[in-house]
Amino acid sequence: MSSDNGRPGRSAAEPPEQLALLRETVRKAAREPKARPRTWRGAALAERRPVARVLVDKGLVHLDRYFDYAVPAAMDEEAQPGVRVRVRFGAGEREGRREGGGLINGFIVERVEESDFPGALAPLAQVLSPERVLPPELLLLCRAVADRYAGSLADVVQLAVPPRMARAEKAAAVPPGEPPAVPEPGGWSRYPQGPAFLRALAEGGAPRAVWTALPGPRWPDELARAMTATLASGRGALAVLPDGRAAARADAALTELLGKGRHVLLTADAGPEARYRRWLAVSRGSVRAVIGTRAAMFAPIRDLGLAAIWDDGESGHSDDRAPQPHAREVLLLRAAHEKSAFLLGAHACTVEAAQLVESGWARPLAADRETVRASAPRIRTVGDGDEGRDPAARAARLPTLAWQTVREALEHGPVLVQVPRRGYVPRLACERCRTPARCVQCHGPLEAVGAREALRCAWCARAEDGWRCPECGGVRLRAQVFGARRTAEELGRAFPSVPVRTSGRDHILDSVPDGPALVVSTPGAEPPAGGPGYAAALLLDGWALLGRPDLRADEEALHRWLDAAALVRCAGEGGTVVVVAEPTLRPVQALVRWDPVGHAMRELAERAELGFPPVSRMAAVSGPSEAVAEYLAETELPVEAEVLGPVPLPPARQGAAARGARAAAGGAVGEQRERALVRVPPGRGAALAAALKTAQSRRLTRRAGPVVQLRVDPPDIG
DNA sequence: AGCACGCCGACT
DNA sequence: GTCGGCGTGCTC
Repeated sequence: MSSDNGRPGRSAAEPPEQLALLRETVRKAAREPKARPRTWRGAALAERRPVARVLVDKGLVHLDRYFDYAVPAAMDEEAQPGVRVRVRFGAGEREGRREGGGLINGFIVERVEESDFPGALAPLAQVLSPERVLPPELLLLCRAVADRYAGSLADVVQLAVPPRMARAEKAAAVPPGEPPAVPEPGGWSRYPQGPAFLRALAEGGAPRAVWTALPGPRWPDELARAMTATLASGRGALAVLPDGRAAARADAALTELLGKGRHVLLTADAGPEARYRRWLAVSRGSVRAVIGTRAAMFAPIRDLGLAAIWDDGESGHSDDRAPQPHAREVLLLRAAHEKSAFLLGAHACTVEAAQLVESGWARPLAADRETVRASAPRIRTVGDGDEGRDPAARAARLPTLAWQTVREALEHGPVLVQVPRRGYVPRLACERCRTPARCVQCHGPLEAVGAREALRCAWCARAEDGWRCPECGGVRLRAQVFGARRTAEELGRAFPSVPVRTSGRDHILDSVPDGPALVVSTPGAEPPAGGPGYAAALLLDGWALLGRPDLRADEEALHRWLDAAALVRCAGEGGTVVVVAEPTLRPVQALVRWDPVGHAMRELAERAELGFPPVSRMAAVSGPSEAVAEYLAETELPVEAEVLGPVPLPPARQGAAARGARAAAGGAVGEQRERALVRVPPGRGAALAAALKTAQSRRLTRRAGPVVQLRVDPPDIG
């Protein structure tokens, strides 16, 4: 039969009945030779459902669909939906014989009776393992995540299914144990709605809550209790934490409640084989509870009862591989699909969390004001210009109040000193009054070029010579935020009898003992203190956190401060926090009142007014200038969509991912790259993602010029 | 991305 | 006549 090349013409002029006839002919012709292919190279095919629908493991957006393969009889039994297979892909066909075409991996998603493909089907080359690692529910979740992020299914599946480690598959599957008993509320009784929330979980309900955790070290235990209550209902539970340390804490708390062997910890530092073994235990239904970092968000827990996330404002929750899904968004999708409960807990509150409450999707789970006040440390602010008068304080670059607080607190326990990470330095500021230095022409931030103090506007590139502070007339600029080590040295000199320890990117301390010590840490690396917690915390260089030209600067500063302050003992036990930042600023006031939710709600209202995410949804399109322009011209965006820019991307903002993409696309190194933002109103996010993906797919198919990078929910919108 | 097919210019 | 240029489109 030579009818295979007779594809239906897509002429709108053809009368409908003729078109229908044509279609029918094609379908019939197509069906006959291939629908139930008897043999392939003489091998018998499976009796029933001889067609395997396969997701090929290639991330290319334009291949984002399934391909049908014939199932040889010998593979019939193992070739079940969800298994990994190898197939020949990309080969041409000559006189019925396949040639060339590499073997690539894929997953069977479905077994069917017939194929729509108007051609002969190639047979599956091999079933790699009978393990059904991509079951239907997981596939559906991956599909939803790919759609949400304008990414390809294969990319998401790669995040969701760990690579195969043959040895790990040898262990036998064991049935799960009996559900545990319903736990006592423990620390949840400090929240008016806490016990009821646990009860709902234990009774098989699906409550959804945004939990503002009280300061102090009890949150891992509370998280573990929520999971245990869910397990008691006979369902599974999942908790995703921003890093290995936090996951280890939650893991310890759950082990305390459940004993060993009833849950698994899925983190990167277990190593690939152990990780796959644990993942398999979950996939096989032997284990019903999972604690882990972001990759665990896809853990194929059977009958999920609770999807929980801790501290969604931490950057660790965004995956850095395409399409960069955020754990909070994935768990939201999961909770909706799998009709499970949802718990988002943190000391701080992101605007996204506030939106969940505001929209009524989730209920707030917070303690009342008195309880908050009784659990929080005392917060004191000190303006940044207020340099210490004592020589000792000056030596440590500390305001007097800060210095005194440290000195007194050191008599009762350890003191935490939070310093911003190097590289967090936003822009130059007046040395005297800390007013940010701006371009007189366009008000862009000034930056230093080269070692010799030459100044330039980061926006319009105008050179600035002879800068003078518009507020105080100062002529000297300050840029350097002192890093953890330098601060530690200076504090060591100011408090010679006290041990100084540092915790930061490369050397993160797990915890510190209860006893006088200075602990200098960068945000996110603060070790909890033993006993009742730190006697005091010093939050330095607030201006650096707040001055960042980022939509989230305020939210993030408050987040950093609350996380550190939550490690300090309560005011009743003398716990004090000194924040060095302008006291009238909103995040500073929110810290003083310990009101993260109020801050996030106000921020949310503002975003709504300005049409910023998460109230609207945004996506970034970046790439070489012409590519971005062409792409935008070709894309049929939803009518409500609004395109901002494109604007040139400064080299510093281009990032490793873009550099990699550029290398792959063969782009020149010095090439000007641009970025446009596309914004749609609430409810049109799916339409935007679909439009972006369709256009990307078309472009790649046609191979029309250099590729653009798409990023839904870009993290750094200034 | 590969890789095959296809339709126009210099060659044994 | 035929080999082969790489433009165009598909991969079950």
